[in-house]
Amino acid sequence: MPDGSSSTSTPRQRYREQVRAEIKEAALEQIRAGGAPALSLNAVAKGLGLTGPALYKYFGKRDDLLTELICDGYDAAAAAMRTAADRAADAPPRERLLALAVAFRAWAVESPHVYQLLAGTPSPGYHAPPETVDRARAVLGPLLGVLGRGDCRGAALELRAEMRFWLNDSPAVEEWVKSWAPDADPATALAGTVTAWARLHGVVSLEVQGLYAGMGHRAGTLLKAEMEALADAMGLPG
Amino acid sequence: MPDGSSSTSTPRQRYREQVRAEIKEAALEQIRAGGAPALSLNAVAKGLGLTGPALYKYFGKRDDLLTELICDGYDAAAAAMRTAADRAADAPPRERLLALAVAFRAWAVESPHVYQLLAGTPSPGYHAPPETVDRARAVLGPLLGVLGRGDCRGAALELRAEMRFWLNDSPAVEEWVKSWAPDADPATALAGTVTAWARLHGVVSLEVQGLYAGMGHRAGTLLKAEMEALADAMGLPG
DNA sequence: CGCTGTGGTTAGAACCTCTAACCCAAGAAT
DNA sequence: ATTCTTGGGTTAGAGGTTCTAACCACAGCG
Repeated sequence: MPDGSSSTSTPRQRYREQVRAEIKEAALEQIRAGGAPALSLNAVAKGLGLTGPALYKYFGKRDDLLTELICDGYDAAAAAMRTAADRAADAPPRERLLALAVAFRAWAVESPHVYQLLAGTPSPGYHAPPETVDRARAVLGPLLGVLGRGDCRGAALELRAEMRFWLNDSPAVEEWVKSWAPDADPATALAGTVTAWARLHGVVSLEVQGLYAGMGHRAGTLLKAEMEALADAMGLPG
Repeated sequence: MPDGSSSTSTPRQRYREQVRAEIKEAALEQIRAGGAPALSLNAVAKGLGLTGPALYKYFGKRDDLLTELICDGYDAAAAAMRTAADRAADAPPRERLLALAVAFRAWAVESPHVYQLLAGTPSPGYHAPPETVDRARAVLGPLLGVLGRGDCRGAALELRAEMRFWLNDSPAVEEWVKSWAPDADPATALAGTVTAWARLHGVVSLEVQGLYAGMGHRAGTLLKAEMEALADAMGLPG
């Protein structure tokens, strides 16, 4: 009976993959405890029973390790959003939006430092590699399907107009929207999703930074109010 | 004719204050260039023509310097908000809200790294000293006066109810609200301000982190739409 | 069975923050 | 005016970081 690892690999490769996973696990633990700047390769190595420079056989630089953790984080967030969307697939759009927002926040507060790793201040000279944008889109994707059911009014019309320009300029974006909201106006879905994204990030990032300390933890209430207001403004049924 | 410095100080004190100001100026320059983690006391000292440990005669630790820069940043933001509020004092509330939002964003994008210093991921083991919360409140203060003119509906009612608890628990908060919105329902003003704060931070923090890259810089449009939506939801006249 | 390559080591360079000890001169006190 | 004190600035150094270079030893391959 072969184990979970890919069977068509040499023992060396399997060992390498396992050690890489252990390193990432230990690094995540450090980040969970003290945030991204507290991630020390030396300490990670020591925790695994080896010395500092050994890690450089597995990751080119410290930033490469961070990049992989960021990608994993995006994947985890996307998975959380996806399961929330599936679970509420039959609910009316308004409830689906709330379910997605709750899932987003739950994932973020579960490990705040990881959220800040993705959506917080970027590292010193760190430049997000291009593969992260696709993963970020996967996180927001489920929102497209929900908010495509609404429509824009008032000042949101101007936003929607700019979204049309963006859609025309970037085929990748258009395809992304189409794949998540096949039979909706892409610009409307996009305008609603960008708005929801900004609101989610606003509420959640303030929460994970502890800025709500002493207010009684009202983050859930604020988030709900924000999403209800968005649903109202876009006329989401439910 | 005496210079601008306080005349009742010894030459030593005046010199000390001047050097402290120069250090902070140079440190700000470094942060503007590379963000908070790029702030190196050694480099700052070298830039001023002295050696590293000399700075420890002026600031206890690196974090102390950061704290002072953060306080200065809050003061600058509060000043920007205040002048915007004064300039639009006679306009209807809706326009005042927009003016405040524009001022907030303008100050943030002017030096993004400073904004991230205040509202971004906190430093490694950095704990915000209590004096920063007062300064943060000064930034948001002008919003209270504007949003106190509205009222809450729908899901915002629940938020307002929690604000009442918070007001009852914390006299400092109540006094803060009263001082900026004397003849308004405090809970309403507070609920609106917290909502506006989260939306401002959501839009602006995504912008200063460069997450909007390639969308055509629509941050201004999104911000306007968010504030108009808030004004609509709270029934702000204008 | 031997060769190669990979994982691991130590050594070290170049940074960083921060402390300790010392020096010297400007200002204060007498 | 001279002495004393104090505070700015220095060098030295401890302990930390990332990351490179050189080397060793063994696992797994042909």
